Amino acid sequence: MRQSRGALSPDTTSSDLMIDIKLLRQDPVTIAAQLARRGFRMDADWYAAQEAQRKGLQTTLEDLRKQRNEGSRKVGELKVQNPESSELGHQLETLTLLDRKLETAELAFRQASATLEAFHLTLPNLLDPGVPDGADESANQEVRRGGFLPDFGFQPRDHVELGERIQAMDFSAASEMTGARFVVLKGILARLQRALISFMLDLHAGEYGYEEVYVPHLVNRQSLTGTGQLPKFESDLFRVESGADWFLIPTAEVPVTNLARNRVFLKSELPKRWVAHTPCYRSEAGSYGKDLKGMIRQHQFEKVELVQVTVPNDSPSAHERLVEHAESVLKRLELPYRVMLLCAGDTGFASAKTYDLEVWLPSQNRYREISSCSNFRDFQARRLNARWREDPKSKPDWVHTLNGSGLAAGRALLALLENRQDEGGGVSIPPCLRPYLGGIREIRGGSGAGIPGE
RNA sequence: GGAGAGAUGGCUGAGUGGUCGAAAGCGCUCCCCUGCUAAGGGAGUAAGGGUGAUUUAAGCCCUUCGAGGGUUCGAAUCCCUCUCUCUCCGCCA
Repeated sequence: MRQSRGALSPDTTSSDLMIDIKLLRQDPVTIAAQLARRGFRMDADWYAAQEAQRKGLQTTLEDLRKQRNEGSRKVGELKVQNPESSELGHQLETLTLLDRKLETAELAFRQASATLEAFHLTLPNLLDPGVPDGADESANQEVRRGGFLPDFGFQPRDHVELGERIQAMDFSAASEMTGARFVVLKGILARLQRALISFMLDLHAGEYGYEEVYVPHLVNRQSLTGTGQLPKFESDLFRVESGADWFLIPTAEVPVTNLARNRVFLKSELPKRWVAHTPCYRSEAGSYGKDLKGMIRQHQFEKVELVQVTVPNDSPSAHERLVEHAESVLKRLELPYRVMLLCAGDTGFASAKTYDLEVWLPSQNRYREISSCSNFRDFQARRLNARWREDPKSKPDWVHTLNGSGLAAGRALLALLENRQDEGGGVSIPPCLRPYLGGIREIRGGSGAGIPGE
């Protein structure tokens, strides 16, 4: 059995939840144990009691409604037979009384349902069995590495210094016109970022079969609830004051995955693969003091995002391939990186399993996240009411959704600068980007522009 | 921003207070006939939830006609609010 969607009916408590409601009702203890792996504490006893109460109220309510329906039908019949009969009068009195009871029952049921529904929305996804235990990022597992760490014969500069030396990266201008955590890129770096974006889009669309999509950068509450950013993480988002209840997207995942909302895909249409470039806006609330310097953590950054919709059986392999697609960008950019399997405690709210791609940053002497590739299984699909069916006759079931950055352009830019710099502050351009930059092979240090390739 | 029209099942489209979960057509499924890439006849065909049954039953019940609220014993049908779509005007990259 499937849940009804969204706010369609107040009589189902299953709307917008993430994990399988049947499973949860049937065996809250097991679910609680599973969620405990990611540090989420769920009171199974409390839940069972709430659910039992809700169910009782539902039964009562439905019974009263049945009585009401039958009574009303009888009124209709009596009216046709004899509008003056005393039986009709009695019947109406009885029903008025019944209506009062119904009102009470309805209220009680609604409250019980609302409590549970609000609770459901805060439950994170169940983890894939392959996700290792662990409380935080220190327990993440390295899967593999790629590329070679740069071996500088000099003291490498960080991207801020590199960018400012060539007058192509201006943080103070940005902070004056807006505030902290913004940047102005100029000249060759503005163009380099655009080149990165174009390269990534062309790669994914051209070689890996993704359909490029252009999507709204403002989305409504429902969309964000569908992908899991709401209701729990509203403080991470920018909400606009005017117009409807809109938010700036924190990632293209939101609008792109919502392409599947309320849809029933035929099996033959799947998998869906979409790629989109959008700016991303994040309030970064709670990150005060972290990564203050430079382009690592900004309120606005550019990202190319990959999204897939698959039939359930295909999602694990699709996930592996998705990681490879994102990874291939790093390979072609000739950047050193590693692939990490996130542990239970570090895996995101909506995800069942996540691989992070981390790029080497010489200025920090460590790897930093540049892509996060997740399999959400049916978690988002439930919230989005996104389904598929074998053929037009068969019963629809939830799709699986996946996404991953492919890649974050801002971080790719700074990784290029830092890893490919020379002693004079110049930066070599990897071959894959040269066609997008008029063929230049390097950015010359200390000047404002790149030099033509020889 | 102003004016108007609309939102019903997979689609088209009826339906202005009770027997409407909803006519009809299309599509689809099954069967029959025919017998050849045609036509005809019949039946079935919304979704979700609950209950039920000793393995996924039938039956029964509840809910759903854009969303939310109201009137009523009873609402697809009346009233209010909102959202969206379409047309016209204005403005605009």
